[in-house]
Amino acid sequence: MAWRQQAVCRRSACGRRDHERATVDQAMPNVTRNTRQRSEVLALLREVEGFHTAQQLHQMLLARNARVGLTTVYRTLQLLVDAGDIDSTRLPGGEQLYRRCGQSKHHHHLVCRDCGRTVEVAGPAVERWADQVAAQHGFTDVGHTLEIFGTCAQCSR
Amino acid sequence: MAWRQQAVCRRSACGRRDHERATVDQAMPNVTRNTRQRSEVLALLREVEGFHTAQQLHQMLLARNARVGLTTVYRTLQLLVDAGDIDSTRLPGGEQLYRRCGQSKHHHHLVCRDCGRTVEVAGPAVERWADQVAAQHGFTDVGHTLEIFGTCAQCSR
DNA sequence: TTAAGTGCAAACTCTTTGCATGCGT
DNA sequence: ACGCATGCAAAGAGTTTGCACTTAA
Repeated sequence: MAWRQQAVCRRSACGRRDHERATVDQAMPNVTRNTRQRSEVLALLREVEGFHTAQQLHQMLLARNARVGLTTVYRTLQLLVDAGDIDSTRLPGGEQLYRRCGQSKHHHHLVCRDCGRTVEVAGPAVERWADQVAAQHGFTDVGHTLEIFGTCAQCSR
Repeated sequence: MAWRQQAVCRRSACGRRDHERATVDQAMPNVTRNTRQRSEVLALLREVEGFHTAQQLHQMLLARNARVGLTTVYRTLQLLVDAGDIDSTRLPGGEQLYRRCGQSKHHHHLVCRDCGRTVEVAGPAVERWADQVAAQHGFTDVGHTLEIFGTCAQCSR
């Protein structure tokens, strides 16, 4: 069984450019062409809060009458992850989550199991600890995932 | 899209009983019946080191002429996870990993992206930090995942 | 005896890919 | 016009489920 080569929780460069110019013809970084579909995805990512799956984002696009194929959503998100422009993480359920960088700093997430509400939490100490532990064991090219799950106040009542 | 209800990284009770008696008829905890198949899975888990996917474990069982269905492997592993007798975690690739508890303490994992080599690391400070952060935000029933990925010394040369 | 356990096949979910068509540049 | 981008459909991977058969207790 192949262990997939995959960068995990890359420390996002997140060159967040002028987020004010939320026009459709905003350029997509590191990509040759700017199409309507990509602009739609970018526009959506700029508006939504927290993490969403590719499927969720696709549904939202359809709901706002933005005709974009699911395949394109996946492909665009992958491009953005590769470019370091969005964060991606994975739910214990196995679903991949994507999110626009809201902060230039690296951070982790506190996610409600029921409603998906996400709180961003910074854990600089954890970062250092993780890198240090990995280095101690001779590991290089280190990344990590840290997600905290629970039931938020709203959902638990 | 439903957010799956799933306990994450449960603090394992891991009542590790006499691991010496690696006989086939060893009892499975919290389960009514002890079948040949379950004994085979348990015996295998006692012998292998580190994390393996359900599929990998199934292949190993077949290799040792233990006729066990993949379905049964999945079901047995799930039972063991529910019973707290094995750890499970999820690879960024989305594959579920299962492992016999090697320590009674809660711990996390440093995994090589290339060869899958796993080093167990304890992070008591991280535990406390995670629980505390979640509590501060009103979250209950808190669990977390923390995996560190990198390229191990062997694979990087 | 009888209910839990098994295993095959099929269903399911999420994701990726092949390929003909569409559309920036 | 050229070639990347799109999107449908189909393939894949991993996991779960329905259901008839088997078997431990």
